[in-house]
Amino acid sequence: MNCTRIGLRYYYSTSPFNQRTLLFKNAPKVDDALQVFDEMLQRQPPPSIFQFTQLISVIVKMKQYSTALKLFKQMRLMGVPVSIPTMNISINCYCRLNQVAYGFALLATLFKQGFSPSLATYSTLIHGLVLADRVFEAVELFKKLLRDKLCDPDQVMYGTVINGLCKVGHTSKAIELLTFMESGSCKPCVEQYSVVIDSLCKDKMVDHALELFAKMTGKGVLADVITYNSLIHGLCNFGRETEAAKMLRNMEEEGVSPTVATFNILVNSFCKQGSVKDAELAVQEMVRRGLCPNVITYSALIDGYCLRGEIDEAEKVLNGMTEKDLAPNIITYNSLINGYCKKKQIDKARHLFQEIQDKGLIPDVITYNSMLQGLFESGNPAAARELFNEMQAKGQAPNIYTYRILLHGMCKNSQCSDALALFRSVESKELMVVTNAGSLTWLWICLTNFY
DNA sequence: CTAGGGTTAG
Repeated sequence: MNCTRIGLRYYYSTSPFNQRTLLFKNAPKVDDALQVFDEMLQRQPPPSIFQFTQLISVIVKMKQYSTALKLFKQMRLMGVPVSIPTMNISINCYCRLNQVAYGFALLATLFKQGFSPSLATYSTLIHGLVLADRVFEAVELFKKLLRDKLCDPDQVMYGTVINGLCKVGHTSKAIELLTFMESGSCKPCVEQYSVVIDSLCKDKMVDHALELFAKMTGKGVLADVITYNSLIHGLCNFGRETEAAKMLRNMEEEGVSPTVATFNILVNSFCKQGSVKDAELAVQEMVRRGLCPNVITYSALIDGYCLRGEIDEAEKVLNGMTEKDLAPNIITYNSLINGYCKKKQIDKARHLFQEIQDKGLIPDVITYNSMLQGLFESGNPAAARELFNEMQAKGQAPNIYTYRILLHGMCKNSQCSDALALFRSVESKELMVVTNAGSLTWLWICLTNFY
């Protein structure tokens, strides 16, 4: 696919230009959409704001939020008028870029220009606060909107708040809000139920999730693939594979087809059980059904092989995905790096660690944790401590596992006084506030065992 | 199918 073809399709197609043209038909790249944008800017008379918005929403769906914002800026400079939808998309972009403050700044601009925010504007901002882990403020904003009667919340807005509550572990509060919806005129639909069902599964309350699922379907709300995915995931996670299989059959009987995500849940579950062969069969089945394995599929397989110590097989999968033009990401590589470290192949781990950075990937705290453990276990505490400094210099905050690895490594290498000093510094950083009592106890046990 | 919400990997 090249840009010209999209451009031509845009100019000469008799059917109206739409998202699917750009998004799905020819799987074009962002550059193609940008080319269309440039052509649109040069057209006389200029296309409507509607058409610009359509195109930019394609770019947003490709998760190119900064690009989308740049295009809006360019449009403004070219004198294309703004509208509530364009403002909403911009606010959403800022929120996705973790800059919810800019989102609120845009809300102020919007008021100044005499626009009235829509429900979508407010829902986007509430979601932005949730994305920024500011759920308390999200709930406060929602309450303020209700209190001041600034809007009449719809299912999406309720759902956004319910999701926020679930995200911070307040599933029971989320259930209260869901029940409130049931009692009112804005009845919950499958999205709101699914959020809570998923949260219950993650809270290890799979039976409660199943009960809510039964209640939902009892009210005539049909489960969709995401509802089923959450339940299958929950059942698999707690060793209830037979029920998961039953759920899978049930969903197909209901006419809901499994997606890549559904199969990925199965692939991952097989891998965690150590039966990568079954995982491979699941991948074959998804391909047979015309579904295309994605980065998550291959990463799960790689991790599965690494867990079994079959690094060669993991490397084969990595090569296979690269051949299919799928770019491995940091999660993919973390499995391999961890696999090398666990097999005491620290040189291979270090090499890969360097290689991915040369490719422009940013190691995260999990990468560093694997490397640190590998370095200690290969008898190189000095390199480990150097890497610990490096990770902080590069802005990767150590977590409780990092400290656990360091304390353990130092103690084992007769550096107990250093370990104690490190522990004191952890204490002074008040890391315990963000950890839990269990981890803190572990630190003490680790120290007292070796001191 | 011009704007906002829910599922999958380390």
